[in-house]
Amino acid sequence: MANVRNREIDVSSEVARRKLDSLAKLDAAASALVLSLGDQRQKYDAGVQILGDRSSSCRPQIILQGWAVHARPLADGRNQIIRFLLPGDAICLDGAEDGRPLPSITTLTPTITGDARALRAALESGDSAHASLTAACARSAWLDEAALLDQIVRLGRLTALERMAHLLLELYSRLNRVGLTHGRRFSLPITQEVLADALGLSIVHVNRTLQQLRRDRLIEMRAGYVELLQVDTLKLISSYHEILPHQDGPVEQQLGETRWPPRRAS
Amino acid sequence: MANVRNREIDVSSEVARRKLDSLAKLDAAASALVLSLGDQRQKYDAGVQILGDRSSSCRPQIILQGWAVHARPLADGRNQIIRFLLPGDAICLDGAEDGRPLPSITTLTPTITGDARALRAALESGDSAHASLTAACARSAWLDEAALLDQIVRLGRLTALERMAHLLLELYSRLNRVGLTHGRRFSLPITQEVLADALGLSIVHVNRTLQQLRRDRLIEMRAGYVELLQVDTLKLISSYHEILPHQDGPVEQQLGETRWPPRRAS
DNA sequence: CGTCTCCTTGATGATTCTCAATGCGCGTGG
DNA sequence: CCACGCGCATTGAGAATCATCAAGGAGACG
Repeated sequence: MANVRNREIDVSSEVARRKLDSLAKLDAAASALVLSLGDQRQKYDAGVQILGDRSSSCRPQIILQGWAVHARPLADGRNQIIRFLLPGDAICLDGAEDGRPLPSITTLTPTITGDARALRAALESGDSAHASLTAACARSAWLDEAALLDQIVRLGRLTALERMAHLLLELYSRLNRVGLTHGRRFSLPITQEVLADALGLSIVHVNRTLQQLRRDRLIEMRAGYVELLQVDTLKLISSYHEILPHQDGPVEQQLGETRWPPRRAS
Repeated sequence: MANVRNREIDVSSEVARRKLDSLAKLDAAASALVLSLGDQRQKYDAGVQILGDRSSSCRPQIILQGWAVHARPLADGRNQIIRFLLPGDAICLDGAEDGRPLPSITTLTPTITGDARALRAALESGDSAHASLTAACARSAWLDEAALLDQIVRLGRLTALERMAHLLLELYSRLNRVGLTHGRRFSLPITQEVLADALGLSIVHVNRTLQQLRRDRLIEMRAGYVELLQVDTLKLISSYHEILPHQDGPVEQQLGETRWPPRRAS
């Protein structure tokens, strides 16, 4: 763990490389390009809107550290989280020409992003030298879209308990792909209000739903961490199934983790 | 109306041309290419699964006539409709290589599709001669994605009444873009069960929600047709707003309509 | 130590679901 | 032509899920 902090710069962009490499084996040039994402970083505080509204800059970025959300607020205060943006996820990777409405993206934790203009240029060049990169990014886009479809099913046809289990499994799967899990444990640096906005539930009901999952010994949750105690049961009750398998089996070696906010020990 | 039947072949692919032309002015070559979609047609009965499961053929198609849905069935019989596929909408326009899971697409009415392989080839060629076509299809893809996001907000944060109003407005907008509306009226060739699966509600509650909209004189519904009596009020109560405007204002000239199934007069 | 945010709990009510039954229109076969 | 079945819309009653309101507690932080 000690040396992780020393090599933090490498580790951060390594997240993006892991994700893409798990989707399509990257060649050396592609790996180098992806790792260079960390060269030009941007830091954001927690709770900051980094895209949408007035800020028109749609520079492509990759999240290297921290959590963010794409959300849609309603006029009367209701808020729906469309999807979570985790380390390795892209923002505006496909260009936003003309009058395309920009998504409203807000950080949930302090966040670091890498500049993905070089990556976008490589993808748009159509150069066959970037074949592996193109394939990986195409698959990454599939994953993003499939997650949207999962979100629709979750909100439309699952009960509160099922929704929660389903979302936790999705987050686990996505974090596992970028090496941010420890066994069945992962950092969940979000409040119950955020979970409520993602799942279309009230805060109170999220609280009670989590209690039920803990009471049934399906998960354990404390200090901003979750552990999935019975993955199979969780998958069963939530009709969850993996979108795309890893190329080389589950990633287990851990990287640095998003540690925020400070949470009391239950 | 009489001459519409005579020119039905033209009228059908005209739907696709209208949609794309409303998104980006098509040049003559692009128009011709889009209109040629009607040259090779495929007919499907109502209630037929035309993609997903065993049928692996992912030939790109454009719906020329009829309604279909992209749905996700759960093991216990629950079913969530991801999105409606209306005339002018594309199926599998972006290729499905490798292990990408195919969407499960089922017709709701007798449906006619046109072969879009030539269209796909033109898009993938990257030839700048197809610039207007590429732009229009890109915008069409935005619309599709934006509709998914709208569906998420609908299911996550809107009440039953709001969901119904919101969906009717979306359908109106999409049908209007392809010229399949008559003033504020349009054909709604689907059962209340389909509406329920799209809105994440029970059939019974869909029925009562529609009754309330009718009682409040917001809509009129009979014989498979809807009329939106107060569009502004509907937009207000459902937080609806148009995704992308038409280039040349609302399309009013009508084309042929999907007329199915036979419905009793209230 | 006071305040703030977040989690937790109880009580109550609204929304929505489920179950069950009825009716209506339409096609089908006698 | 009519009886029947079938799919779909409708209605009522009761129950489950989930939301809302209100209050309290437990850290974190200045």
